[in-house]
Amino acid sequence: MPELPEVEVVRAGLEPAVTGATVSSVTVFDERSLRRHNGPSEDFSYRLEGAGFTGASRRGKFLWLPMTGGAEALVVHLGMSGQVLLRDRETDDRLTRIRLDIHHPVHGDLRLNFVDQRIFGSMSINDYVDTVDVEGQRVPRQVAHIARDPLDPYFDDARFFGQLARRNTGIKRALLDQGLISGVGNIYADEALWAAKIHYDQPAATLSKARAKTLLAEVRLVLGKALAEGGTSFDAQYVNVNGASGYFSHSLNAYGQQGRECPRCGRLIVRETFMNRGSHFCAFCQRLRLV
DNA sequence: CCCAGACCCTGTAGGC
DNA sequence: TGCCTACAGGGTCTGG
Repeated sequence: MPELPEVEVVRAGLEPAVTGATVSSVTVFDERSLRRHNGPSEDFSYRLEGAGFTGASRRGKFLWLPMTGGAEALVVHLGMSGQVLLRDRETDDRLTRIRLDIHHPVHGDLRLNFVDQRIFGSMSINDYVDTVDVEGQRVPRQVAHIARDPLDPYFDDARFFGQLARRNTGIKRALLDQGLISGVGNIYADEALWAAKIHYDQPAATLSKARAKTLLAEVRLVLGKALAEGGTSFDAQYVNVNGASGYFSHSLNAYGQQGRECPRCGRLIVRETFMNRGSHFCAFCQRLRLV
């Protein structure tokens, strides 16, 4: 998916519609979208129907709607192709895997369609655990192993640098490790590495503290900028809750730009396969540095 | 523990 | 037109 900016756009779009709303009915069209729910689909529906939502929260690429009573939340992960579309009660969407009809005291009858082509995403009902680093803060159990994202005020920069210094793996692999830093995916990893002039396979531990700081700053910059532009969409697959696309694809410097000129030096951006994905970079600006 | 790779899925685009 | 391949923004599990 959807990386941090796109998930945040969805969260922000859902918040006013779900806060204070109650669930009228649940329809599960494809049980595979409940892979991460601990129990059968009947259990999922039973827990939701009649329950209310009290808000919309996020950590990294995980999204959840806290439920009334405070003991459970509806956890949503969009995977590679998931969407949550906010509709009226008459609207259906192709590839809807789960449908939630809800009622909001102000906005009336609404429908949430969880659409997911590849079914890497999921919905589930989850209980909470305390966070290990901030007293009084809880997250759904399923999210507990996910690190804070770099826009989270409690993100610990020093701890992140310390962990990088102990990793021998390539820096991009580390950036994509959601247990280290969350919310960064393939697009924004490539963009931040391009901006910081770092090769994707540079061993994390060989980065100087200064370059690591630059990289984290660029990660924050690119995530923030994408968020301001409503996220990145190349097609109708990545949209906000109203089905509209973001504009950040116009601002990409490296991702998907193979064969085009590097905006900094004019040489061609190349694409290499890495981790079953593409890595896009400028081989001149972003060179492996031997230590 | 760390690390690399395989795997989970479907739909679409492009080459032949 | 149809067939085939490559490709897609993620997470998790396993074996070394």
